[in-house]
This record gives sequence, structure tokens and C-alpha cells, in this order.
Amino acid sequence: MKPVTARCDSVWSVATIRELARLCGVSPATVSRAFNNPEVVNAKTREQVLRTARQIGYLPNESARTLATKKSFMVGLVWDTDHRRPGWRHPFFQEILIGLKTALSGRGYHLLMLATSGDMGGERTEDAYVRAVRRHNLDGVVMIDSGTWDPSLRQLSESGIPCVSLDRPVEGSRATYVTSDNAGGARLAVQHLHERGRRAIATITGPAHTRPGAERLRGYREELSRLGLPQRPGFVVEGDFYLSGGHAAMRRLLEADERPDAVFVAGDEMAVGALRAIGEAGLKVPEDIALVGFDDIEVAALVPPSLTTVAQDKAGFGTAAAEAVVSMINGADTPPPRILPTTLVVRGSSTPPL
Amino acid sequence: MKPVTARCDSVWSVATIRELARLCGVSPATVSRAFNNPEVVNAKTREQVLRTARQIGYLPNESARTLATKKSFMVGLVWDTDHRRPGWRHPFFQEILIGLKTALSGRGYHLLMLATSGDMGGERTEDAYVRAVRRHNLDGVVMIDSGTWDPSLRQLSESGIPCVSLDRPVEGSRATYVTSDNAGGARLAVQHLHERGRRAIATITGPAHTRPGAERLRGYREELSRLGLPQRPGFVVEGDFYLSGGHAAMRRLLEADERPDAVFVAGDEMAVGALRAIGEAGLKVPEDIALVGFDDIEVAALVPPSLTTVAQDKAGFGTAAAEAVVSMINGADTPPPRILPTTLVVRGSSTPPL
DNA sequence: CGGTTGCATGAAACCGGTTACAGCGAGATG
DNA sequence: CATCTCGCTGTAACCGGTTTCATGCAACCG
Repeated sequence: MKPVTARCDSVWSVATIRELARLCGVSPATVSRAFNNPEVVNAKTREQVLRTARQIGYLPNESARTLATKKSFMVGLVWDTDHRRPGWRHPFFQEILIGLKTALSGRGYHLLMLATSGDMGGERTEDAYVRAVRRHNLDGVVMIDSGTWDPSLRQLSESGIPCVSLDRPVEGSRATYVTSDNAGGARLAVQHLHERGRRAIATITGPAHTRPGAERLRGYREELSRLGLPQRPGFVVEGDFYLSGGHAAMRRLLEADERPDAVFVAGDEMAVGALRAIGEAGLKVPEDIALVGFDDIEVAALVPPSLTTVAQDKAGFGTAAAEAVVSMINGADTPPPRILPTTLVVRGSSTPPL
Repeated sequence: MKPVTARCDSVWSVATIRELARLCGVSPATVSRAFNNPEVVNAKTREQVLRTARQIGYLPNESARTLATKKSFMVGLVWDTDHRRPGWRHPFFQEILIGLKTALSGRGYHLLMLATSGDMGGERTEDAYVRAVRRHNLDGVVMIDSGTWDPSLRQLSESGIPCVSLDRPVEGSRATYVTSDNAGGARLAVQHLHERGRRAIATITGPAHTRPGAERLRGYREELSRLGLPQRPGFVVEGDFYLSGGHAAMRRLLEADERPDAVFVAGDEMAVGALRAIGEAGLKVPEDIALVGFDDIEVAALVPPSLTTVAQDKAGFGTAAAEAVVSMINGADTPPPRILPTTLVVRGSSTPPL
């Protein structure tokens, strides 16, 4: 009888450490040690404490623990959902989040989504993030590139709180970042198009002020020179990472005097826009123009023709960010920026060769 | 000079309430009241406290506050990333999350992503969620339908913690759920196809054990009877919400004796698969077969022909969930299930009419 | 003018953990 | 046998807020 009742209560009981100590006939200190420094407490005592704890469903109160230790085992996620075009979506936010959450959980950390400077009411100050972190005793922070540069982010990265940024370099003694090998991926793309016999290779870039945009353009240029192909100014058109921008950029490329026979598009969403513009011009992919995108988002495989693209290690972002932030929390030196390898996924938009 | 230093320090100082009280020449109790019960403290005193607080950059410690009040102003998000096919993605998780976070932030709550029973190490027990909630003094919980039914979820919803589920009915005195008007959406789809002159309307359903799957099928059937169209058993094929399932289901429909001239597909991803199967069979959409999907995911607009579909109020999910959970936290009666309206988005796959 | 009322405030206990320090008994050592 | 170690445990202070209760004081009333 009794055990059953106890089992039932276990979900509900709000036993404190003193209660548990009383039941075991030991002091709260010993109970605390039984959990946090098991090796320092006598084996029999420890066993009894743990057993009794299970019976009465004792759960340590994390707020009290955080208060005493100043460690919350929580990492903040800064992800600005304002300042955005309506409907803006990070190309693979969900995959990053899964990777991040899984890796953090595995290391004993939880993830707290921080309110954005925009969506908390009166507290709209520049140091809103820093304030939130301090209030909640967060051990570290991960920030996901918001496209626009929020001065609060700089404050945060320079505040000395362990801080990992995705896809954007940051300054600060305990700040680092994770990014894909954007230049390398671009080189893969250009090289692939070259192997397929294309020689007039244009590019639609991301916004110049974004890191990935700039890096992918750099890779494109580097690979062209390596291959001994000429750099034609008219072959570089800036897009905005959105479908409409890709569409517009492609139209500009088609209207120019010289038509490319291949385009490296620095983002899959833009590539879908480009695909459409090409279709509207009465041309065919890949026969008239081959296309290689970047990101390997879900649509890339679904749209006809399916899109050859440079794939990023999406879950790897989350894992790498978690590793970096946890190691800094544990006192390790600030790790260098982590560059994740990219891979080429060949699909219909670049095959068959000419 | 001094003010500047103070401003600088403000980010760093770890002033406590006693420190602040000392500086103002009042007791900690008064400071606490100045923040939490402003009306009960003398106007001049209050002003001075707030001003000084700003100067020295005082920030209340949330752990201490939670410890004392047992309110954490945090809501847990249960989102199981295990048990999944690799690469599984909720059709519009990101939009829901944005809505949820924004609505919660606006109400003064933060969102804590709970580790899944799977990804925390030793603690893999059935009451893992309940334990996490209690340890962190979470005020409430939102659970996003994980597709598979985890017994821990039932424990959670029946634990008496304010709890809102998305797309799945739940039991529990302080538990409710938010869902789209799936049946109504299905009726819209069928009605639309009927208006377009189609009479042999088949359906590819979601898994029967999922709520949205069952409801959409119900709506389809209801609308058929309302329109006086016959229910042909062969016209109902079960899919799995994934592309491949939609593809397979469509093939079964095409192989049958009687070919439909329209199909209501209970999910956009399946609809893309169906689109493909139809193309492979040498038929054309919408000329031979019209298609209406469900969800209005991003690809729906991108795939050719673009997909007519039943749109769900994606951000509305998050907002409604936030409203419900916060109202329960504030002691209101458990609100009834919230059914969000759906709308028909007409695109190429169902136009022009026959 | 004594007593009531109400406002503003302070003292101290409390929330539930952690941890520095002291103490205690048993076995080892000189 | 006195002393020193060592392993284990308890006492009590502390983390930084909130809240109950008591109190001082001024205004108000008859």
C-alpha cells in the first residue's frame, strides 16, 4: 500500500532537501553532497539518500541551485524575428535548432529563447540582451545571424559572456563563431560547372554586406582565376537571398549583351527565382543555362529541374555552436572560428553536361 | 566623469537589492516594493530608487525572485526531435515558433526549450517532462505535436500544469489545445473542386491516427454528401504526410479502374509527390487532374504548377497557444479548444476550370 | 486632546539549495 | 599512550530576492 501511495505522490511532492535529510537522518549538506559530490560521501549513506529521494520524488529546485552557484545550465538563444521582411525565414533554422538543442541537452544545458529587443515592451534599450542574460544568470549565448546588424549584439559579444555567433564574425574575448566554408563551396560549384563544359559562368550573389554573400563571391572569383577564365563585370549581379531578388537578377543577366551558359546562384531560394526567370525567357535549364545553388534547402530537391547545389552541414552548425559555447563555459580558451565543410549535391539543373 | 564611469559599470555591476537599498537609505523591502508594487510606496522614494537603480545598473536576480515567488515567468516548449524519420520537419514549425515567442515575450514570458526524454542522458524516465517542469518552476507548457505519441506527454497534460497542445487533443484539468479547422478546410477544398466542374473527386489522406488526418477526411466526406456526390471507397487512399507517401498513394489512384478528375491531398508535401506521380503517368495538372493541397507550405507556391491549397493560420497557432497558456497561468478557467479558421489559396493546380 | 485611521516603511523570516569550516571517531604512527 | 591523519558529517552562513507583521507618524475626528 504505502509504496503505491508514495509512487503516486512522487509526481506531486515538493519535498525540499531538508525534508529529505530529515527522512534519512542526515544533514542537508550531506544530501547535497550525495548528489553533487558522490565520491565524498559514504557509500551506504549515499545509497540511502538516493533511494529515499527516488521514493519521495525529490527534485532539486534549480532556482535555488542557480542562486547559490551562479550557474544556471541555461544557454540563451538570440534570434531576432523583427526587422524582417514579413515571412522571412532562415533557410534552415529548424535543422540548426534541432542540432543545437540536442547537443546542448546532451551536455546538460537547456536553451532559453530570449525575447528580442523589439518584442519586449518598455525595456527597449541597447543592452536588452545583456540585461536578460544577467537577470537569468545564463551561462552563455548563441546568436543566429539575423541578417540585419543589431548593435545590441555587439554589446553582448563584447560583454565577456561566452558567446557563439552563427555565420557572422564577432568580436569579444569570449566570443567566436561558426560558419560554413562559403568560399570553398563556391569554388566547388564553379569547378563543377567548368567540368560540365561551361565557360561563361556568371553569378548571382548575396548582399555584399553579409558574410556568406561576400565569401561566396570571393570563392567564385578565386575559382575563375584558378581555371583561367576571365572575370566579366557584367557576370556578377547582386541579389538579396530572396526569390524575387534572384528572379530580378537573372533577368538582368539575360538582358545583357553576352549570355552566360551557367550561373552560380549564392542561395537556393534565389536559384528558384532564377529558374523561373529563365523559363519565362523561353530558355531551358540545364540545356541553355546550367544552375548551381547554395544551401540545399528542402525545395531544391522538389523543384523541376531539381537543383544542383552546395549543401551546408545544417545540423553541424548547432552541434558546433553547442560545443564551442559549452567549452567556453567550462573555462576553456576561446576556440577559433569553426569553418564547416560544404559538399556539392549534383542534381538536374547542371546535368547532363553540354 | 563619475556618471560616465557609472554608465560603463552599469553593464557589469552585480549590485544586489541590499546594495541598492543602502545607497538610497531605505530598506530592501522598500526597494522590492518600488519595483513590484509601485503604488504602495511614496512617490519621491520610488523615483529615487528607480533612478539610482538605473545609475548603478541594478538588475533583479530572476533565480532569487523565482525561488521566493515560485513564478519563473518561463513557459516550456516540448518539441520532440527523436523518434523521427531523419530529416523530419514540421511543415511550419518556424512560423509557429515566431508567433509563440513574440506573443509570449509581449506578455512577459520567456520560452525554455525542454530537453526531450530521448536526449537527456540517464534521466530517461516517463515523467522526464514533469520533472523538468518542476525543477525549473515553469509556469506552463506548450507542446507541439510530435507525430508520435509519447506517454510522457499524457503525464504532463494530466499533471495540472497549465498546458497547451498544438494539433492534438489533450486531457487534463488545466490542459487545452489549438488546432486548425481541418474539416472545414477540407470542405473548402472539395467545394472549390466542385465549383471548378470536377465530379470524380478522390482524396489522399493523412495517417488515420492523427487528428488532422482524420478531420480532413471527415470534412471531405461531409462535403461530398452535401454536394450529393457518391462516396467511392476506391477514391480514399491513406498517405503519410510525406512526399513519398503522396507519390505512392497517387499511383494507386491512377492504377484503379476509375480515374478521378480531381484529388484533395491532405498535405502539401504529399501533394508535391502526387504532382510528380501524375507527371510520370503522362498526365497533366490541372487539365487531366486538378489538385488541392493542405497547409500552404513554402514549396506550394514554388512548384509548377503552383499548388492550390488550404492555408493554415501559422502564426495564429503560436499566438493562440500563448494566449491560452498565459490565461491559465493567471488563474483563468481552462479555455475551450481553439479552432483556427482556414482559407483557400487558389493557384494553378486547380485552374483554369474544365 | 485622546483615540482612530491610514500611509509609508523597516525588521526579520523565508524560499531551497551550496559550501566553508569545524568536529568527531577510527585507525595509523612514533 | 599521545598524536596525527583521514574520512565522513553537521552547523551555520550565504546566495538575492519577497512578504508578513509590527511600528512610527501624521492627519483626522468627536
